[in-house]
Amino acid sequence: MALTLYNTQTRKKQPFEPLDELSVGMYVCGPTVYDLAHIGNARPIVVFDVLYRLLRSIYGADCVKYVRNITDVDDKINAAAKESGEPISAITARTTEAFHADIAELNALPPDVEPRATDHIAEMVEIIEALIASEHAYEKDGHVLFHVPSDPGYGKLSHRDRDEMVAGARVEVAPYKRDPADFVLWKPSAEDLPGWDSKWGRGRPGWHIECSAMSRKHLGVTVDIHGGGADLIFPHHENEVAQSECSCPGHDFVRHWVHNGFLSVNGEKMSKSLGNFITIRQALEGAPGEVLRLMMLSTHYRKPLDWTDDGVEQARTRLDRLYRILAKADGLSEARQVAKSLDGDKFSNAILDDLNTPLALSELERRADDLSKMSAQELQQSLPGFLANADLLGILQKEPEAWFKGGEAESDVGQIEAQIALRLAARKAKDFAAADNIRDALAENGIILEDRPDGSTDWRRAG
RNA sequence: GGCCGGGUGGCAGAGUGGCUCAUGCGGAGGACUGCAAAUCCUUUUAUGCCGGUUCGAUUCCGGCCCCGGCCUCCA
Repeated sequence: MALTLYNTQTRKKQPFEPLDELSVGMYVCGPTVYDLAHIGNARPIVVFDVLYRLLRSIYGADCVKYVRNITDVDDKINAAAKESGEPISAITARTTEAFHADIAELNALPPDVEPRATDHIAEMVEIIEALIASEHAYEKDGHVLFHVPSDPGYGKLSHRDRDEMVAGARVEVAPYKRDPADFVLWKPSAEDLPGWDSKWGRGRPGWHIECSAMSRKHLGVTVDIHGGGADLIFPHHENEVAQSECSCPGHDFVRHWVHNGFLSVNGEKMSKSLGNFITIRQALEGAPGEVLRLMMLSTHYRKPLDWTDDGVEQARTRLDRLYRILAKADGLSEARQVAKSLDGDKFSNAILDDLNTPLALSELERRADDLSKMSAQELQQSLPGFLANADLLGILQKEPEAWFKGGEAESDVGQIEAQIALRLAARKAKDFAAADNIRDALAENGIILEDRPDGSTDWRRAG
């Protein structure tokens, strides 16, 4: 079975066929680094990480190039700097670092290239100049604008026509626009704001041009996959298409548009004003990154995902169960070394069918049941494939021991074991009240005891 | 208003023109345990509404209702 992906532009599931199987390109819109990333930002990170892992599995790790940008010039960054007084460079550096740390916890592989907008001003200017030369763009009052009516294909991604957009526009039309739908490629910058000298005066890029420039620079004029959140379809991606294709006629900008659905929190849109804004960092305080990741993957990527505490707890319980089964398996680390490719099983078919991670996950869980009933020999056979599938989803990446006991300091472990020994002695003496006291005290500190049939006692951290 | 997505059991969430409609979480009962925890066994419940097509629709078509998103801040 071959990979099929839903293409936003055609509104259909389509076989994914890269232009060149030896060089598969994927561009995903990365964060604007003005504040900590939130769990809504985390969804595309996780979704496209799965797609990246899948593409690497199909075409080979060396034949896939994943580019995810960092937007480090933006009005929101300027506003944040003005408000806090912190220099822009400090904000972007600090936020970028935090972003990397946060998504690493989600088991997201780093992209092959992570370009920064400010390193690509020359490439942006080049595209803008080409657009002016071909009369798709014009300069007015220090602004350079893309003239939407000059692009007959405009709207083909988001399936809107210009008149509808203009009619629905909530924003006052700026006087320098020839057409209400025109959008900014370059705008003047005051002395106290980031700016670059250009033939149109000192200025900075508009919102959309960076992705056109960085995509072309690192992946060529046509990219196989361009992804991001569904809210980016319009205007961001529509405008990218216009800029890119009008500045390089005869070439499609993107072969396959992939967009993930929106994330809500307790049924409501996440927003600062509603007070339900959850950063990845906050979410990580309540649950390991792998739990958050599983939560993300337990709903199909194109569907809305509602973030709830209950959902997080369910994801945790599911993961606990899988790790428990792994904990009982011998030869885990050896099995992890065995390379496995997609082999036409139910799991592979599910993930190849437009990234049906919920279905793939259910198959993984069903097979985990099988594993728990296998002989050592059968396990040796089946474990590598199971783990390879888990790798594709980016889960079960820890050792079971670390999963259940990680995060405890050495001295605490000694303490716990001492308490367990005391309790064992009490139980032997049939002093169950004392034994239960010890267990309760540990439980209050988040340590759960499990008595084994052989008389020993194991422990784990509670969620 | 325009465009897009969604409405499945107590919850999360897939698939499917008909066979007992996955998987997980939870609930119930049982086994195990001093009691728990974990595990194992058993078990409970669903396709928003109204029509149409069909021998038969949750699945296809039409209409309606409801929810969410986008319409140049937004993953």
